Amino acid sequence: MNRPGDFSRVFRQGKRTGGGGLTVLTVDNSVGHPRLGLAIAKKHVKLASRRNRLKRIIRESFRQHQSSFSNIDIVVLSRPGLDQLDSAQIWAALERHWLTVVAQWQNS
RNA sequence: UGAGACGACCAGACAAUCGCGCCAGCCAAUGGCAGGUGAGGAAAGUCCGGGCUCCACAGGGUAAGGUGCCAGGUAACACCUGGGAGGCGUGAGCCUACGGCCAGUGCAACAGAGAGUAUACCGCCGGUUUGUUCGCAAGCCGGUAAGGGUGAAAGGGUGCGGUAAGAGCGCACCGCGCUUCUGGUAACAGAAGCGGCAGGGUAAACCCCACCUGGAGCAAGACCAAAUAGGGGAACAUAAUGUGCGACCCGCACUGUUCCCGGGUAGGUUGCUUGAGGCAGAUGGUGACAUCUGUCCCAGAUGAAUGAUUGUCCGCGACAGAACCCGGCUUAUGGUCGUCUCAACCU
Repeated sequence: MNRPGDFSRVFRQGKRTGGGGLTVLTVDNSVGHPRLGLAIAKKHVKLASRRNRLKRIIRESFRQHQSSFSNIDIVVLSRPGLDQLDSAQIWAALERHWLTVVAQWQNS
């Protein structure tokens, strides 16, 4: 996603799941495929290189799972304490979030 | 071997698979295939300097800010190079905001007798009076800046002469100041002569002197342009309706339709990477650097591209992510190599 309007729609209407230093918001969309948005706050991850790496990991993880999602917009938010986690922990946290998200949108 | 000084360089390597940004190519028609390329030495802090863009601009002055030994380099600099002076270090080397308190103003707690026209507390010395155990003691009048003491700092230092005791009072050397000469582009250095010891410190205190500087920044600026108030112009209709000016007509303004112009929000395009460019060689220069020749094209995103998985190896990988572009400075940080210094030991 690259429009401010898309983001504010997700923030207003999204379903929320949290944990592992991340919060994931989801809402259905009309573009015909899942979309990803990232909001990694400088306040939570101070170094620019670490923020970039974090975003790459989230994108890669999303790429590997995108076939299992229905047509939804996903926004991944950073939470305080994210800076202390290593990449393996972040991978694991993302796996858990994706499972939750897939389950939510299958039920509805 | 240990402890240092200086300079240069590197920033895990190779391979496979799946992905991402940009560039162009082929098949061919919105898909597929193959290829090239893709973060740093600090990309960081945003502290200086310049390019570029827009705005302003006759010239001069003032204000404000900056720079501050000399010469050179450079597009420019607060940077770099070479040199001078001062300081630190045994040394290799390193550091320096290194113009002017005889233009003016200000500042300095406490201590101390006295702190800027120096000063007499204890001392030292002379004279005199009194006392006297005849050694001297006390009082008074003077001389003195050697010694003590206070202080961050006491108005040149050392030695000799001199004297009642002393004193640049005199002399020698050192320091300081002035003049001349010599060397050097210069900063400055050296020598000779003269003066006769003063005008204490502080200018990243105000200030003075010399020199430099217009302002804002790529969210600069340029172009395209939905939507929406509203603006300007032209044509048509005044056959008909309404409002205002007016007693009424003409007329004018509003109103109606069409077209054009301008404006510019959301959004998009551009600026955007060929450049004070890299590499190699030659020449000039102590050097910073410059010139010439050859050769190469090396990120350009815009919610922002470099990741994941696996294998092999090693010393098991620090600090850290471009956002208009360059030159510096500063800070963070893992390692490798070379030259040099000092100490101890061995030959």
